[in-house]
Amino acid sequence: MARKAIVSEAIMALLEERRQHAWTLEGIHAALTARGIAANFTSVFRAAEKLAADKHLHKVAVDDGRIRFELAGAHHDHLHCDSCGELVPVPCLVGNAAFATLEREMGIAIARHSLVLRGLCRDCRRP
Amino acid sequence: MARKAIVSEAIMALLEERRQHAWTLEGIHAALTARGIAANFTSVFRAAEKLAADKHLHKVAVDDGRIRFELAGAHHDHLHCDSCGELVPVPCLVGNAAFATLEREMGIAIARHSLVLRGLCRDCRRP
DNA sequence: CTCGATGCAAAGGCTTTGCAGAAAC
DNA sequence: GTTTCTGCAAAGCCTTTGCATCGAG
Repeated sequence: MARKAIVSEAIMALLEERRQHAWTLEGIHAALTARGIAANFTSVFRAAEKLAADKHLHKVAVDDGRIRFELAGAHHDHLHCDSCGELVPVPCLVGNAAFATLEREMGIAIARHSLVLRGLCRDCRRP
Repeated sequence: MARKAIVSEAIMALLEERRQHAWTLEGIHAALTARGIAANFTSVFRAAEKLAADKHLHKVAVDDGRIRFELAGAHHDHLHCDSCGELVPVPCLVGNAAFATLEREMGIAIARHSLVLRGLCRDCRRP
C-alpha cells in the first residue's frame, strides 16, 4: 500500500451503516458529498470497482441499467419496486438443494446468483 | 395500423426460431442483416421496445450492462456464463409458494422475477 | 391525407480510461 | 524513489430521441 484510500474507507463506512442497501454510484457519491467528503465521481467509481474486485462489495444489475453496489456478506435478494424504483432487500428464496439439482441435471456450475423481484414495495403497495 | 411493421415481424420470426435464446439488440441486428434484412439499428431498437411493451418479448438485464430480449411465454431463468458470456436458459427454480410467503411476510406485491445464475455453462465447464 | 414504421444523424446517460499530481512508505 | 490513490477531462459504449421520409389505407 502506498497511500491511504480515503474514498474506499468512506464508501465502506457508508455502506456499513445500511448493510443491506444497494447503492448506485451516483447515490454513493451524493451521500459522501452530503457528509462532507467531496470525493470525485471517478474516484468513487474506481474505489467501488476495486472494493467489488476485492470481494468487499457486490454489484447488482437491474433492468433500469444502473449498476448498484452493496456490502458483500450475508446473501439476500431484492425487490425492484415498479413504483418508486427502490431496490429493497428481501431474504433469499432459493435453496442450495435446488442449485445442486440443477447443476447435476444441466451439467453447469453455479457460483452465485442474483434474484430480482419486480412488483411493489411495502410503502407503494398502499398509497 | 398504417404501415407494415417489417422489422417487428422479422424480429418475431427470428426469435421464434430459437425460442429460449436471449438476444442483445446488436445480436438481433446482426442476425437480421445476415439473413438479408438490412434494417437500421434504431428500427431494431424501436421494434424490440415496442414488442416488449406489447408483452410479446421480455427484457432481461445482466451484469454486463447489456439488455437482452427474448420471447415472452413459458417462464424460465438464466445462467450467465462467466467464461463465454452466453445467457443460457434454465428452468425456473422458484416456486409460487415461496413468493406467496414472501408477499405475506414483507407486505410486498410480486408481479414477476428475474433469476440470473452466474457460473459455467455446460460447454465451458469441461474445456 | 393520416398514422404508424423506417432511416439517418445526433444526443443522452452512465461507465470507463488517460494522464498528471499528490500522498504514504 | 516507488507505489497507489485522487482529480479533471475526455472518450466509450449502448441506449434513446429528433426529424424528415416512406408506405399502406
